[in-house]
Amino acid sequence: MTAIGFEKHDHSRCITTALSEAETRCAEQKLHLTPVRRRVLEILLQRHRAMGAYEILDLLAADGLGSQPPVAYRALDFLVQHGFAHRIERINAYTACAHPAQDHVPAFLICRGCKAVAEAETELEQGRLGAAAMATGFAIERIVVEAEGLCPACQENPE
Amino acid sequence: MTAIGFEKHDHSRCITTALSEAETRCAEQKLHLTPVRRRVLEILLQRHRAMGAYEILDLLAADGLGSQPPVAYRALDFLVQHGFAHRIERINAYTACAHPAQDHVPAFLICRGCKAVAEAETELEQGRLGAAAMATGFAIERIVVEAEGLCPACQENPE
DNA sequence: AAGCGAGATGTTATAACATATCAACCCAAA
DNA sequence: TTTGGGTTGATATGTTATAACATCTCGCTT
Repeated sequence: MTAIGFEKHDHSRCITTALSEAETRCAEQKLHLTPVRRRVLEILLQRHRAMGAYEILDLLAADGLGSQPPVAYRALDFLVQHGFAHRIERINAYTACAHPAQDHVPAFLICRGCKAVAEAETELEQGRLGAAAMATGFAIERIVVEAEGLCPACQENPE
Repeated sequence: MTAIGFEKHDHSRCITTALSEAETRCAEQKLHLTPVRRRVLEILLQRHRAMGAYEILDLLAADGLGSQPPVAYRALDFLVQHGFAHRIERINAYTACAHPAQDHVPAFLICRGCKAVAEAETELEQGRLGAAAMATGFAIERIVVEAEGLCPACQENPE
């Protein structure tokens, strides 16, 4: 089970690029990409799928970078807060952002087999949801769009 | 904090109606709307907001209808499975379905203040999410659309 | 009527996910 | 050099969810 956004690509390069872009952006915005935070982002980029906080924590611990839940959650909060990662509500997991830099409402395709995640973007806010919000005076602050199903690999190869 | 889908209505009547419709449908489809399941649905209809499983469990226990987590979770699973209720992923909670009967992809407006929930429907599946799924061969099984924010009442009246 | 099986529930234990709290540390600005 | 914000370390606890197994109920069959 590999599925990387469901397609092949030069992954080690994409990790390096993403990491150095993150560093650049943190420098610009005076954010601290500390060792723990950097390592968590690297882990997410390497695996390139949704990972639970405790799964990440185990890997951190193996590196001697903290072994208690708050360490992982704080790093994840930072990454999510600043758009380097997203939280996948449906499965209580986290994944690296595929389009950092620009502000967006992400939409996910989540494979329930291998936890691979593809990130699209939505034009939402129009549509009935936005209309319903308008009509009732509801102030939308955040939108979650997540589709769960099976990626091509897992359709062929159910475990 | 009352906000019932954010608007006023004759609530005791809407509970009765929804319950008897559920009974009718269960009879038709040979589903067992047992005391626990019926009571959970009634609780969700009464409160008319998203409720956690343990909150529901407390009310069940007060009625002598079971006091351990699986009792609540099983009843909720039944209700969700058969379209009488929805799970709100964003806040790990459950709410009665506002449009039972018809099959639909629900979209929610969730007030982070009072947990009131309004249910709209989406035309989704088209849009970029469906397109992305198509393009990659991903088979969508379920879609979650949830907007979090503040309802009109909580905007005026932040606690 | 006795026995069987399916579905529902009861019960215990534990897994999995998340946060509160406070102390220690680092480093840069006053 | 003191002060204060931000980060990390550490302990404890809170919250949500499920595994596993026992029991009950009721309709069906023999």
